[in-house]
Amino acid sequence: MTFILGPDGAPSNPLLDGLNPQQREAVEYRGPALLILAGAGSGKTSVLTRRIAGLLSSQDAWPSQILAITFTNKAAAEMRDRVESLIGQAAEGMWISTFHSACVRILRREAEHFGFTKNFTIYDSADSRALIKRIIKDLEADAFGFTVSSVSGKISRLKNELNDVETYARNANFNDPAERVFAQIFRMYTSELQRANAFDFDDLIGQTVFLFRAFPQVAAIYQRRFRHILVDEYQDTNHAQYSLIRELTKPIDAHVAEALEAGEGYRSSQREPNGTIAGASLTVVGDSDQSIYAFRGADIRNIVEFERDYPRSKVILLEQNYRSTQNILSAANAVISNNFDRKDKKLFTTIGDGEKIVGFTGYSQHDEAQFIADEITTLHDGGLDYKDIAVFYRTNAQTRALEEIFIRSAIPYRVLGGTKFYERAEIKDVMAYLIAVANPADPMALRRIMNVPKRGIGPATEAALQLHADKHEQTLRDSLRQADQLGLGPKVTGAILGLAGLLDEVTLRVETAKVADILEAILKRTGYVELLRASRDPQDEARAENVEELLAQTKEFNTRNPDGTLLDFLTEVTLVAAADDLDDSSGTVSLMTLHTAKGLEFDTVFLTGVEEGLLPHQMSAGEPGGPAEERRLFYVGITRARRRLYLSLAMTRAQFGDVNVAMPSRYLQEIPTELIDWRQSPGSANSRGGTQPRALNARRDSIGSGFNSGFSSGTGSGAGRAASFDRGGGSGYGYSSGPSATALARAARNAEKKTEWTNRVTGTVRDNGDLTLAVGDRVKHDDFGEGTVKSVTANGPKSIAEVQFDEAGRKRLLVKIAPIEKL
DNA sequence: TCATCCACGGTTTTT
DNA sequence: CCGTGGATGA
Repeated sequence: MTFILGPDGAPSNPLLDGLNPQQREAVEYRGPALLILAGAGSGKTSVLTRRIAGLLSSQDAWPSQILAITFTNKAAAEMRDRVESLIGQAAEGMWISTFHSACVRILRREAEHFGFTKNFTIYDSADSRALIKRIIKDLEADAFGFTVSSVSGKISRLKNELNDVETYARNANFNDPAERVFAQIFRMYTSELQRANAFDFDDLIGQTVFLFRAFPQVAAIYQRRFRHILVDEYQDTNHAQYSLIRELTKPIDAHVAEALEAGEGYRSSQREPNGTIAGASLTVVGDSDQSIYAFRGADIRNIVEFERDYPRSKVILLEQNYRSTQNILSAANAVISNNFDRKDKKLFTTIGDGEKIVGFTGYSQHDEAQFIADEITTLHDGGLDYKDIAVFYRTNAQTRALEEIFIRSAIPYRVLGGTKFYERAEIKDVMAYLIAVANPADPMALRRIMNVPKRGIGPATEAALQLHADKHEQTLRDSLRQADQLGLGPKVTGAILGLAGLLDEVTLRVETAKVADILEAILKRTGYVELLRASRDPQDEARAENVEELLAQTKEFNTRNPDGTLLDFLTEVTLVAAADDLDDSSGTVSLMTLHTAKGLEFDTVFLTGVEEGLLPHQMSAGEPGGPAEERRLFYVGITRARRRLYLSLAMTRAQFGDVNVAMPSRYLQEIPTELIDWRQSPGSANSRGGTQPRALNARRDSIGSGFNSGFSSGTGSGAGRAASFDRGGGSGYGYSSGPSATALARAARNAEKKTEWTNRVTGTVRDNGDLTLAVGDRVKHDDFGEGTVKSVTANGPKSIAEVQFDEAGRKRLLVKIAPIEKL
């Protein structure tokens, strides 16, 4: 480590350079437990990275004593690179990974302690749903109202709370037949997983905790090894993850420590005078305002109660934001301050106001997408790189309209997450071969490939094989080899034995061969690609290409990991996170959900679909804490933007094939009016024409009066309305440190505002009654001028006309509410 | 055993 | 609008 003189003449340490006092303290503090409350954009990643580098360079820790948990694999890889470049050398043995990856690593080593083997399969959601489906069918549990999604959701929730079948059965009310059936499903699901030598996503965490609790001497290996544990995004840990960290940071009992150190004479003892080994030092970083994973069991209490759980802990607040302009921050602050049960914190920046937030309301999601595309083109022409632009949305379904328009506008883009390559049927087929080869006990993979490509092995034959397996208490794979004992036809028997031979042959090479070689052998023996190529279904050509793309990926994996095994490959594929796809050098606009956006940042952000029902999402309305979590999601989206933020919505949104009228999100009016420059406000987009009060006809070019004034002016005499819009002068976004009474008053006021907002906007929607248009009709549109109807789809309220306007181009309009007149 | 057809239903967010 | 899944007929 080299020390140079800083500007103040004091010795300057590159690890601390450019840090504010709080950040410095977070890097340098040494103690048993540290909680860093880091607001959005406050440099927490940098702090965490430097803290690790500091632990290494000060020799407080060896690399192998560090376990850092990040939210994505990509974040893990970046953190590793940055630590290594900070200390100027490779840090071998350091574990930086996600919760799931770390647990897989532990489980692969220790699986044999409790009835699994190291080549276990990881069931993704689709696999576990398929298994649940079978079980529901077998038990005829649908008669009790159980569906795949209700069961998988319930099992997942139970596992996240660390309830195993036995615990559940003990507490269940067996007078309730539904509960009895559920216990049966849960039990069967658990035993099927065990029999298949498989874990589901939740098991990876839960079973690791179980392993540690059941085998203290195994836990002790990791408790002793990891002296410094660091967890990022702590606000999104669930109970199982919390417990895992709890287990890992426990001190080691004297007798366990003694057993552990016995026969290790060469190594100096780590034991305290009383014979125990002290618990590891724990650092967690989080921001309760960014907790957005309650639906998968994330528990905000983990961060709120940290000081209680770890008594001798230190808390550091990082409040200065280094990412965004003041306008963006003010909007974010104003929005989040409406969540009244939060710890107040003051985010500030010295960057300056920056540009105003741009608002836009499209007539449809296509109109919205077109605006975004046009804006991106303008920004790109102005010198902004595509890779610095991101488009966020609440649901994956929203990508369709965006993609359509982006393709037409020749904007290079990339969708993170979304429809995954690995979810395609042909890829799952080929992957099932790899899984079957890696884990011969797994019947799910085997069932999938039994008749792919077609071998004449149908459901009847499969059932006979399964029956044989159950009767002899062996795996399905074993039964395959004994197909000649089942008295099946010679053709089918031959096909089964052929498959068994193929799998057995390839399985022999699993330990030694490269993934790509294994896959190539399978493809060659099955002729899968050739069969696809020979098919007359035109889509099969694309499927063949996908399979070859997978082969290319295995080769790429082998180059990246020369020692990588088939198991490593399968693990990597199963545990990729949506954000892992982000490629900084790709030169494309990034499209992703708000959830995926967490932890990322972009120069320019488009936050789309800011509508009631979408953000907040319909589904969240009933859930306790739902709307508040949706608000945090909106907050997360806003705070990803460095310099430019666009908020957009559509007045109508097509869903499930029909068109619905959308209303602006309640969160929009929580942002002070003066921060948003409405290019087209909801008021001007939906309210014109003679049927509405004149005051609502705000012109789209009268920017200042666009939005809030647009809806607040035609209102009658709403009591308390003046108070509702009293958020000028900064009071709406400065953080009040007042007691909860004011917070409650604020919340009450908000509730009132929401109602008013809802009523207002519903009332402003134009209604053309039963106006019907025919191809060739001339129409006049308030914004687009005159045009000719080119096509009309459907009748009645859902009727959509495509109109070629003389000057504004071709537009699709919802006839019922578009501001049009028939000429 | 397999291919094709129609009816149905479902959609929040993710490892 | 889509894909899934059950039923039907060859």
